[in-house]
Amino acid sequence: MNSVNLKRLAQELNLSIATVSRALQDSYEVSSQTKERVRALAAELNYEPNAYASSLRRNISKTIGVVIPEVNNHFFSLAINGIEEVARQSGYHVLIYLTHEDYEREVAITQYLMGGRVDGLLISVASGSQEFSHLEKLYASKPAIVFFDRVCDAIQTANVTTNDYESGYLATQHLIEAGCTRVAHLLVSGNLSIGRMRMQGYQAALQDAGIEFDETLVLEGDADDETNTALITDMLRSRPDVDGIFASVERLVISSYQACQALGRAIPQDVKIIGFSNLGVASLLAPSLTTITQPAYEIGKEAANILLKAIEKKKVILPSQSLVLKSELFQRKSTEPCR
Amino acid sequence: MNSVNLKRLAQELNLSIATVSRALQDSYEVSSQTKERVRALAAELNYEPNAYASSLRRNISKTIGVVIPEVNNHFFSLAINGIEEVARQSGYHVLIYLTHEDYEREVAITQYLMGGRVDGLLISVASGSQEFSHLEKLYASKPAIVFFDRVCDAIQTANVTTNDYESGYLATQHLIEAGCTRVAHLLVSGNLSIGRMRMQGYQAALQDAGIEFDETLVLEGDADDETNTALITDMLRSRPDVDGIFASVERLVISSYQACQALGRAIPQDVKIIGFSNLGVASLLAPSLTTITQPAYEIGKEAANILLKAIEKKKVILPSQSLVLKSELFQRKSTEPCR
DNA sequence: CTGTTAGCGCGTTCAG
DNA sequence: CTGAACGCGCTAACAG
Repeated sequence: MNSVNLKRLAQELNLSIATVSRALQDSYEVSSQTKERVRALAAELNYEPNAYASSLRRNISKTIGVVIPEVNNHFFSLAINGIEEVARQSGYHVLIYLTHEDYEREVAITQYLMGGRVDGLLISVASGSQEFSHLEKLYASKPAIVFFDRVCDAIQTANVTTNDYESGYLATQHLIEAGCTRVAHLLVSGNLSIGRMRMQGYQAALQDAGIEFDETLVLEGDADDETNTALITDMLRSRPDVDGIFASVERLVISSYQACQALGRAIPQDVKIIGFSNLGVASLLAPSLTTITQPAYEIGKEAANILLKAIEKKKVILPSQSLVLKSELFQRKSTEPCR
Repeated sequence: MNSVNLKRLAQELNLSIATVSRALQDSYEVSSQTKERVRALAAELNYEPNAYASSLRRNISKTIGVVIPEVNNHFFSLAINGIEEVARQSGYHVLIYLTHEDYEREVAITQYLMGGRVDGLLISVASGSQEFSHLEKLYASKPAIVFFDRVCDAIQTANVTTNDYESGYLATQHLIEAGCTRVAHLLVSGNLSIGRMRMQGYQAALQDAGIEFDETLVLEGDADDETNTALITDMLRSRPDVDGIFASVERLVISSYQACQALGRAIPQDVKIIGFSNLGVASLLAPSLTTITQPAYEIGKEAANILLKAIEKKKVILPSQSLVLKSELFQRKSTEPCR
């Protein structure tokens, strides 16, 4: 352990521990002269307060936790970027936990988190979670919580989301306007808030265009990439009339591409694809792809802002503080557009 | 704060705090009967030990820190994935810090970290860091440190890297064999270990092929994407003879694509591109791109393994524990290959 | 097998 | 303005 602590400083300066502590906190009841002496020695010895002792005493950890399904996904990594930025500016530390879309892991993680390790939490729930008692228990244990992207309606707190219904509608409409009449929809999980909203947008757009909703064109791709690709391939094979695909997440966009290529269906001539993707890259390299891009970085920032404000002011977070940001259709300009 | 602590449990059970503590740690010197009583109540009241009190007392935080330039990059996000996996299995928590390639931030972060907040650190140094006294100071303050990918030779510890020299050689050779005679090289930063190694591989391959090294074909792209793209565009414009590009990082691959497109140079007919990329996606969507893929997930796992082993055994990490993993050339099979 | 005691390092009384 | 004393919640040494 780093043996340079308040005691050590106090001894070397012939001061009491209390005075040194106060001096370092710039308390008004310490002479500026001793403050200077203390600071000088602290800097010289590279004193850094023991975070755990401080946390224990003040019952504040200056730490927030981020619970997300995965980090290897541009949406979440951009969000983390925003979160870390805000946290750093306010002197907060960021603990990260990955659920891998697994309910069991989410439960285990929330259990840890009840030990007062964090002052607040930013959560995007796993697709495998259909039951939320673990989150309710966690919430009862007191930390401030803000959900982002994938929310949990069962808990009364703020959510930061995007206009998923609208995006689903626009994406589908985009394909229909491009001439598609048989549009498949690939979603991660039907029990995810975002999945339901996007799906509803999809259905509404079909209805408004006078196209009948066909349940067999909806696929849940919550497995690994290979399995998903196989599922999509099967579907495309049995339904040669499919001429458009609306993929709800980035991974399913890729799988769709692979499935089409495996079957020799040209993109975008035979099948047009549109999908959620925060991967500027994919859209740049794939001229035939139109993407819906979420403001992931901003989502992270806003969610962290709400959380930290509440923590600092010791206020309860209200559902009314929720925010809905806007996603954008992004289409590469330079070469052959999708439609 | 969560008021269910050992004291509370002890009171309700008419036991001493120490006994309760021991029971929960499954100490052999507690009757299985009382263990059961304790566990039952703990479960009922949802007791979770206060992590900070425990850390303070035992001087062990069960927390590691990860210091990386950015997370919005498939290499680092995959690495985090591996790190989190290993950490979770061993009951460790993961704090994350982003330097954004900025020296000042790296210094500030290392300063925090001296407060005993973490038992160990995994670091990939920022490209802006040319001076390492902050890391040396940190190292002196005691936590176990393992560097990965971007190492700091000034510190005697284990590094987990990939065969960068060889990769640089192979990548360059790949372009030469495909008929390129004027191969440009784009690197992030000359003061980064990986940058130097890859560059050396590049130079060796040129030499072995009897091609003279041309300094003006080497570009440092350590700025933002727009600036980098502009730099590359300028270079390509002034050097119309360039027929191959070896990009040292993913972002520079994208910038190269954009630069070529802006100038109307066909890929791969006019210019062939090869680059480091851990973005399965890009390679899948861009048939004309060959990538060098690093085993990012494994790097994260291995680095975390070395670190946690050392922490658990309270052993010093030796440079001899360093690991060099292998990157792979990845080329899309289905359609027109690069060469 | 269980209880008593003594700190970990820090921040906050309460005295002077 | 400064010091002495206490306790955050937990673990560990020492008794019994």
